[in-house]
Amino acid sequence: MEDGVDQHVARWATFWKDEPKFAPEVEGALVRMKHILRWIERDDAAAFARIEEDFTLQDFKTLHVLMIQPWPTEATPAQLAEAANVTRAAMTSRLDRLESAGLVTRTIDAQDRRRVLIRPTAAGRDKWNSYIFQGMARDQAALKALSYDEVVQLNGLLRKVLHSLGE
Amino acid sequence: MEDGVDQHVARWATFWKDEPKFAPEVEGALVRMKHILRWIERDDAAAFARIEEDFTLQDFKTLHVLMIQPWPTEATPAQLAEAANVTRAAMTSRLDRLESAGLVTRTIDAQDRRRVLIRPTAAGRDKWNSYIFQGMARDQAALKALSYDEVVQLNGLLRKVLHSLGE
DNA sequence: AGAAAGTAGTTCACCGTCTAACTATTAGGC
DNA sequence: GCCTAATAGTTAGACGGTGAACTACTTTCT
Repeated sequence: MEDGVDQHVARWATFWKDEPKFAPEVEGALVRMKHILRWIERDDAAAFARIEEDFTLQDFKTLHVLMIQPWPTEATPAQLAEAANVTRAAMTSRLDRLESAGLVTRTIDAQDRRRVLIRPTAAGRDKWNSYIFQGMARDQAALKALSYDEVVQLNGLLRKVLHSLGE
Repeated sequence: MEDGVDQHVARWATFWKDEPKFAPEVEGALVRMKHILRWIERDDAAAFARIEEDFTLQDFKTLHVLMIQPWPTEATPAQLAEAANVTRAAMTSRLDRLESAGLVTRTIDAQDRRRVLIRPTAAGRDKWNSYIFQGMARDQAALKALSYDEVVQLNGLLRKVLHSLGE
């Protein structure tokens, strides 16, 4: 079974047949990961585009990184920014949106009055619950080509990689 | 070997122990792919941040999607936009930059005068060549935890997934 | 205890991307 | 052969993100 990635990697291979710095399998794996995640991202975007409400995919992602925090479900803007891979400045405006929509609260930490603790409201939890399973269904659809054992195997390899990167 | 992803997935698992829609291994695999690609992205950004010249990571990526086109190395803005995962509008301004830097040329297609063909100049090819191997070295560093056989195995699984998504 | 350095969050100006027109060209239907 | 519909690229205005100040608070050093 060959795909478009194999084809362009094969082109490079003929071009650099004597180049030791070129590792076709590595390039292939990374390009494929990008394509898979892009596919899911587009699927998610399309799903949210169909929603009438004033609740965007970005809002969901912001809420999501909060909801996956360890119990008790709370976090500082800086932690959420790191988890969502945006700057703290960007997180400030994202949280403004969620707070004014009544989905999260901002509370000054009594122990350290510089810090702000973000917590989901009941409405925020409900909102997240009403979308999370759709998202998981899309994720599973993306990997439907693999058997359970294969997904476990894939996870084993990825875990190894991530571990070496120091998380 | 366990990582942070395992931990948050384990939290969910206790929360949804009776929820058939929740597939921990699928979530884990996708989250790990995101983390790996994010790590590389940051590494790349850090490498380009050290460069004095007026040549950005974004410029390199744009040039890259052109250079990996099949021979003859040429493409329309729309094809490049798709490959770079941005809109055609964004590609227009990216190409403006590259064109005025003398790295690519714009030529109207004689067969279909609506189309514009983008081609790298000699300077563009050189520029790409002077960065591509550094990028490949970073890619290999990212997967250094895996043996060659393991990377091949990883590729096999990803290829299967991508194939089912219809590329 | 007081000064200096460090940290958390926010604000601001700039830049890149997006959506939605708009222009130019080509393809299709009668 | 026209007139409509479709397509390629660009342009214009709005939006979200970034990096760099800035404010408030805390820790460290002497």
